[in-house]
Amino acid sequence: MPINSFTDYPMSWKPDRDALKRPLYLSLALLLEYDITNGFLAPGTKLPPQRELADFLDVNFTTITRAYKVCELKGLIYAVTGSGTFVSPNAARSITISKDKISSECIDLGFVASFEQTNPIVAVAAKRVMEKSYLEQLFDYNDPTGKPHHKIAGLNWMSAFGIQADIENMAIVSGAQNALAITLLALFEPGNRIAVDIYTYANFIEISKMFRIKLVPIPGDEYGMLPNELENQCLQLDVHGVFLMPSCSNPTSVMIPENRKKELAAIIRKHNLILIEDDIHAFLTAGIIENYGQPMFQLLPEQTVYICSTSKSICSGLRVAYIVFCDAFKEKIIKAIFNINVKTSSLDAEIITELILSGKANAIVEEKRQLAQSANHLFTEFFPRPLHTGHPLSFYRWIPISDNVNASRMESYFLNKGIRVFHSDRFLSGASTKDNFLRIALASTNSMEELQRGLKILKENLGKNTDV
Amino acid sequence: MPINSFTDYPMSWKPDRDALKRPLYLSLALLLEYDITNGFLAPGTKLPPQRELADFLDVNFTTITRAYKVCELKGLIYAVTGSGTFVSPNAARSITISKDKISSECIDLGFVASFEQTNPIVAVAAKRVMEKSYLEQLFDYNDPTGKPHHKIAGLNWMSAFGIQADIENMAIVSGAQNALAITLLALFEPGNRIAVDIYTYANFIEISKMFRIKLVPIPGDEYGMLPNELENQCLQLDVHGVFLMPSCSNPTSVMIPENRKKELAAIIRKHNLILIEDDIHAFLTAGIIENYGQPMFQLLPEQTVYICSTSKSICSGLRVAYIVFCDAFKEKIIKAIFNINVKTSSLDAEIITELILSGKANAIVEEKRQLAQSANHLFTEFFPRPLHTGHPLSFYRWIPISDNVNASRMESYFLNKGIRVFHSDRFLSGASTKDNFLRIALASTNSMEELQRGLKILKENLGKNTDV
DNA sequence: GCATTTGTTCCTTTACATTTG
DNA sequence: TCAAATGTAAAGGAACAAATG
Repeated sequence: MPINSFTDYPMSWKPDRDALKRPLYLSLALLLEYDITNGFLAPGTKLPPQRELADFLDVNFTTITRAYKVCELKGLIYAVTGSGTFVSPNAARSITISKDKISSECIDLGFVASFEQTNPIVAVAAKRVMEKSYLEQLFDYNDPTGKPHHKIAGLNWMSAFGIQADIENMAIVSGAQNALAITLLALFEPGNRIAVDIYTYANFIEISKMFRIKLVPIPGDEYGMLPNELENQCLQLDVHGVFLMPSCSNPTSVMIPENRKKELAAIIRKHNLILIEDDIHAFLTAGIIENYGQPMFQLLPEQTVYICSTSKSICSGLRVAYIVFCDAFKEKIIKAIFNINVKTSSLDAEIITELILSGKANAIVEEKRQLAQSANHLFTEFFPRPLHTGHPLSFYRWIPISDNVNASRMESYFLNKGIRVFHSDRFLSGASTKDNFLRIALASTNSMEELQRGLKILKENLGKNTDV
Repeated sequence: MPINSFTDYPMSWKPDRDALKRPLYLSLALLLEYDITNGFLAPGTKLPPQRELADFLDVNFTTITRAYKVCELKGLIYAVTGSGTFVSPNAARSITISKDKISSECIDLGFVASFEQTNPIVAVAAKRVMEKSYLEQLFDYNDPTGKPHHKIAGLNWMSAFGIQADIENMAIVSGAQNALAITLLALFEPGNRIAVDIYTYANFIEISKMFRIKLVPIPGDEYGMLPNELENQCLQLDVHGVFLMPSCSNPTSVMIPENRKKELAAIIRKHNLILIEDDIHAFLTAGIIENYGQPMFQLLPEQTVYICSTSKSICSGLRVAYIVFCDAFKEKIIKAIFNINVKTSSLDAEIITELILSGKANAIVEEKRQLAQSANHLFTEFFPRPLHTGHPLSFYRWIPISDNVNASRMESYFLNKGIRVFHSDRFLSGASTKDNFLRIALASTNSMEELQRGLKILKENLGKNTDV
C-alpha cells in the first residue's frame, strides 16, 4: 500500500491506476509508450523512480523495472543507476536518415550524399560491362557471396587501405548499412551491448534499437573514443562489441590517430569485444592523410568485422560493400547474408569491379577528393574560426551552436529558411547533453554554387534561434 | 534439495551440477546449447521435465523454464505443455538454403532456381537500359523506395495477379527474402508468434529464429492451412501473424483455393493477425490456373503485407521484389527498408521495369511456364502415380518417401549418388513427424537432359535407404 | 566518505493452462 | 471425467551496484 504522500512532490508521470490491466508491466509499458510518442512526456523528462511509482501504484517495484525495460529496449527511455530514468532525446520521432521526403526547393545539407557529379564515369563502365561475354551469368543465383573476380577486385581495392585478407574471409553485400544489419544479426543477440561514441552514426543507433541492442556511450576527445572510458564501461557492464569509424567518424569527422587506435585495440582485445569497423571513408584517408597507418582490422583481425562500402567512394546507387571477417565469424555472417539478402546483384558488383580494374574508380575518387577539398574550403570561408577539429576532406562538418531550442524545432526552423541540416540530438547514443551541434553535409548539393547558397543561409540564421 | 531417485529412470540429459555458474539459467542454457549443437542430444530427444531437472540440480523449476526459453528462442528446442520439451529437428544444423557450396559434378535438385535459360532476354533489356537518357540518375541515392516509374511498372505487373494498390503503398526491395526480413523487423518483436504451415519455407524458419520469432505450426490438408486449426491456436496463444504462400506453397506446392482463402481470411480478420503473403509464384497461377481468384491481400488489405518478387518470374540475379502494404504499416516498413538496405539498386529496378514495359517480361514468363510444364511432365514420367496433389506448374515437387533414416544422412546419401535433394525435416516449422518427404527442385538444372539424369538417379535410389 | 537514492539482476513464489492417461 | 504431469506467465523478494549529495 502507498505510504508516501505525493502531493508535495508531484511525480512527472502519474499513470491512471484504473487503466492498468493484467499483466501490469505490459499495460504500464503501453501507457508510457503512448504518453511519450504523443508528446505528453517531453524528451529529457525524468520519470518517477521505480520504487516511488511502485508505491504510488501499489505494486512491487520490479514490476516497474519490467515496464521501464520494455520501453528502454524500444529506445524510448534510458536509465542511469543512481540518477533515474529519463525520456530519450529522440523518443518521439524516428531519426533514421535517408534521402526520402525533402521538398525540392530545399538545399540538402542534412543527408550526406557523395558528390554525385562523378556518375557519368559509372555510366561508361556500366556500358562496358554490357560487352562482357559472360554478361548473362550476372543474372542468376550463383555466387551468393560474390563472384571470385568481384571479390579479388574488392581485396585489391581494400589493399590500398591496408587490408590484407583472403578471398575466403570476405563477402559482397549491399552497402554499408546492409553490412551493419548483417553483422548485428549474425554476431549479436537482443540485450547485448555495443560501445559507441557519444555522438555516432544515426542509422546505427536506429538499427541497434530495432535489433534490441543496447548502446553504451563512451566519451571521447579530439582523437576519438577514450580508451580508459571504454575500459571503465567494460569493467562495469557486459559489453559485447564496439562500433568505430576510425578513418572519419560520423557525425563528428574525428579521425583516430595510430596511437589511439593501438590503445583502443588493447582494450578491445583485453575484453574480447567484437569490433565493427565501418571504414567507408578509407578512400579519403589512407594514402592521403599524413601519418595514417592502417585500419584497426589489421590490429585485431580475429575480433573485427571490417566494412568497406563503395557508396561514398565510387557510386552510391549500386549498393556494393565489402565485408571482411575472420574464420570464427564466417559461418554466422554468411548465414545472415543468405537470410537478409540471398545475394547482392552480380551486375552491380560487376560494374564496381569494372571501375576498380580499369582504374576509373581511382579517377572517381580523385574527383570526389577534389570536390571535397573545394567544399571544405568553401565551408571555412563561411566559418573561418577553428570551430572544430576533424578530417580535412570530410563530406560533412560538425559545428557547435549556441542556439538551445529543441532539435526538432531547430531543424524545422532551418527547413523554413530553405536548408535541411541535422541537429546533434539525432546522433546521440545515450543521454542528452548540454552541448548542441549541427552536422552540415557538403556532398549533397548539385553544385558548389548551391552549397554556397546553403552555407550563406546557415550562417545568416545561426544563433538567432534561442529560447529564453 | 533433491527428493527423488534418478537411478531407475535416467534422465535424457544430466548436466554437470558443478559446471553451473551464476547466473544459473544462462549457464544452463549454454550447457544445453553446447550439448545440442555438438550432437550429444539428438533431434527429437525429450529433455527432462522442468521440475525433474530442477530437483536434480537443486534449483527452482522456473530457473529451468528460463534456461529452456533461451534455447527455445534460438530454435534449438521446442516445448509442448503437457507433453514435455524436445530437441528441434534442425537444432544442430543450419537449414538455410542457398546456391552456395555444391560440387560441380552434382546435379542440383535441392535449391530451387528459376530456369535460368531465359537470361539472354534480360541481357538484351540491360543493354537497352544503357541507352536511356537518364542512365546516370540510376546511380545516386535518390528515391530509396523506388523511382515512380519503377513503382508504376510494378503495380502494372502485379495488377495481372489481381493486386490493386496505390503507388504510396508500395516499395521496391531486394528480393522476397529481403522483403521478409524487412517485414519481420518492421512489424514484429522478439517473442512474437507467427502461424505457419507445418512444412514451410526453410529460410523463413531460419530468419524467424534469427529474429527470435516463434513459429506456430498449423496443420493443413491438400487445400492448405486448416482454418479451424488456425483458430484453435489463436484462441490458445497470442499469435501476431501468419505466413502464407497461397499461389503455391513452398515446399508442398499446395495451392489454396478461393473458398479456403476466404475461410482463412475470416479467421485472420477476427484475430487481427498480420498476414505475410509471399506471392512469388503468382505468375504461375493467376490467369493460368482455372478458377484462380485473387491474392489474399485483396481480401485483407488492411492486415496484409504482400510480397511479389521477380526473382522466380523474371530474373533471379537482379534482386527486385515489390512489397505492398496499408497506411498503418507504411512508416514502419519504410524505416526498416532504410535501416536494412538504404535502397535497392535503381539500375536493377530499371532493367526489371524495362522488361515489364517492353513486354519481354511476359515473354520470359511464358518461356519459364513452358519449361516448368516440360519439367513437370518429365517428373511424372518417373513418378507416375498421383504421389501428391499440388500446383501443376510448380518449380519443385514434394514426394512422400518410405525411407526413414535421419534427414542429414538421407541428403548425404543422395549427394554421394550425384544429386542434391532436400529432406522434409528442413522445412519443419515445429515438432518432428513420422512422415518423410523430399522436395525435388525442377528449375535448377542446366537442361532437361540433366534433370532427366537427376530424376533417374533419384528413382533408382529411393526406398533403398532404410535403417533397421 | 558514507548513507541514501536509484537502477539491475536473478531467483522464488504463485497461479494457471494444456495435455495425457 | 478428472487427476497428474508438464509448461507458461507474471509478480514478488533479496542482494547488489552505481551515482548522488
